[in-house]
Amino acid sequence: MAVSCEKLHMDFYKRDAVALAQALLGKLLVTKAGGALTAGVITETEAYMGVTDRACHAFGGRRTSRNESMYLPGGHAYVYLIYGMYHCMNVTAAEKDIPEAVLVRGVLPVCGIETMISRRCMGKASAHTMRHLTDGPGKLCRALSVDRAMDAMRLDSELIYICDAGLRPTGEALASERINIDYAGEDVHKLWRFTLAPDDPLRRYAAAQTYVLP
DNA sequence: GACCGGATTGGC
DNA sequence: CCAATCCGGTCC
Repeated sequence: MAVSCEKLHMDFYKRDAVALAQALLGKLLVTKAGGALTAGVITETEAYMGVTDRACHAFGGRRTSRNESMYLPGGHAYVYLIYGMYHCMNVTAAEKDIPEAVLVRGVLPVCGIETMISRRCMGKASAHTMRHLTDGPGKLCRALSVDRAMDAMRLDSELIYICDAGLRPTGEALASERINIDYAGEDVHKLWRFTLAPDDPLRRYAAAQTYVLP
């Protein structure tokens, strides 16, 4: 039985990043880079809460060529290069000029898995690589071919979009501290990292479906 | 113009 | 544990 999906409407993103980060769990992130369709169910996110959040690239109203897309209305991609070799993909939240965003930290691969393997590890697919194919922000961008070319794109575009597959987490999202933001002072302790519970039945179910994508 | 460091990853 | 690798941001 195939699951039919529809792109999230731009209104879906008109909420603060903490609320959006939780709402995105279980949604499908889809790209069609180079003609190859790849998709994953979002399982881990982090919220970055704009000008007052020391961990946020827009803290204090910083606005530069790199983070300009954070100021777009909710429902756009904010993609940046990190450590000179990886990309991180964010979903903008809230309204235009409110620079809040949600970092996608992990997805469960569900479509185009062979493509992801070839992009991630030159074709070699050990049990280890399968297990860690898309379980980090840099890894999932590599697997889905998300890079600066997709920065500022609407998330109902042809090349990149997020859709609702009717998958609903059974329990509440697990909340914890955000990772690798030691420079953020007190804000390190904000519980703005959200994870789909490891034992949530949604994981098994989602992996077993076939998806009809828009 | 120089210098610094990162919302990461994988290999040693 | 640490190197890779390269902009962008900051401060001369």
